[in-house]
Amino acid sequence: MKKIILIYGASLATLVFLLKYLEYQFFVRDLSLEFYLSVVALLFTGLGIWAGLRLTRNKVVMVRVATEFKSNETELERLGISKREREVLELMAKGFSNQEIADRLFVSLNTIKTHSSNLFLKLEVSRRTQAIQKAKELCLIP
Amino acid sequence: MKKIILIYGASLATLVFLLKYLEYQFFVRDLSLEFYLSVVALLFTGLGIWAGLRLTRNKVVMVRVATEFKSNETELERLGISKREREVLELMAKGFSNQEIADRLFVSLNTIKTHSSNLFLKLEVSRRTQAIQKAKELCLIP
DNA sequence: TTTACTTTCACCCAAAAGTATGATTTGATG
DNA sequence: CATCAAATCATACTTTTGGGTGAAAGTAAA
Repeated sequence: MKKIILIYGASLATLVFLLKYLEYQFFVRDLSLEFYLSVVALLFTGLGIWAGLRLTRNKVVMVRVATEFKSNETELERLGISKREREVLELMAKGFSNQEIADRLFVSLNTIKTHSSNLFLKLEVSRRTQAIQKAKELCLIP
Repeated sequence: MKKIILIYGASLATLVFLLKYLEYQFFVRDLSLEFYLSVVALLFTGLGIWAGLRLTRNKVVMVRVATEFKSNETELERLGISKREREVLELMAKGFSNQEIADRLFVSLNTIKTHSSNLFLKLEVSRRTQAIQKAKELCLIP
């Protein structure tokens, strides 16, 4: 920051000196005010852009990339997991109880139990926490 | 891009017009060349910075953050979660049952139940699946 | 020492989860 | 049409989990 300010000061000083020099040394009096202004405007626009980039160059923006989830169809098929079972799995992973899942899918609690039991068999696990883990590893769910 | 160029043109024209207007209307002839240049330099530096930022604003650099897990001590302390509770939480997240956790930590099943109950209270959840989720969100566990 | 916190454990009860088996319906496929 | 897989539900039973209460032992701080 200090460096940038110094550079700016130096630039301005040099420029003014240069113009004065030209003016007095070579009697270049026919250069209009507009010309001077244009030159200065251009130069300092360039400097401004440079400074702007300089100031923000190292700003690495931390973005939680949505990692646009690509469901692993292959694995789902290989394990023989049906659409409905996958739905149940997803709600399970969101922390819902079997009853809540049943309510959301408009089916009975027993149905969800059946689905989850089948899921555990196919995933070769015995608890829902393990099922969630394994499913995430295999990219079956986000 | 076109818009930016237009804005630049308009700015320069307006400025020149303004200066001319001042100069001729109020005979403010004692304003030095240096003053004009300074004003112009400042203005166009600002414009330059603005343009520079404008041009690079949407450039989001994609960085695969190594996510080398940094346990969130602050949050652990804020929630009042003890060392032992965190251990239980971690094993829970690995899919172990309370009994398995008890065996691993060489304590009784009841102890684990107490720990997990306290955990649920502190994490404001009611099921272990939710606890795992929340703990991962808060970076309490990997 | 008193206080507060952690860790440990017990008991009881209720709710949730998981297992096993069997049955019905439906849609797709050969 | 017969068959098969998927989806649904039930009943019964066991295990796991969660909630509430209480309490003992150890540690660290006030």
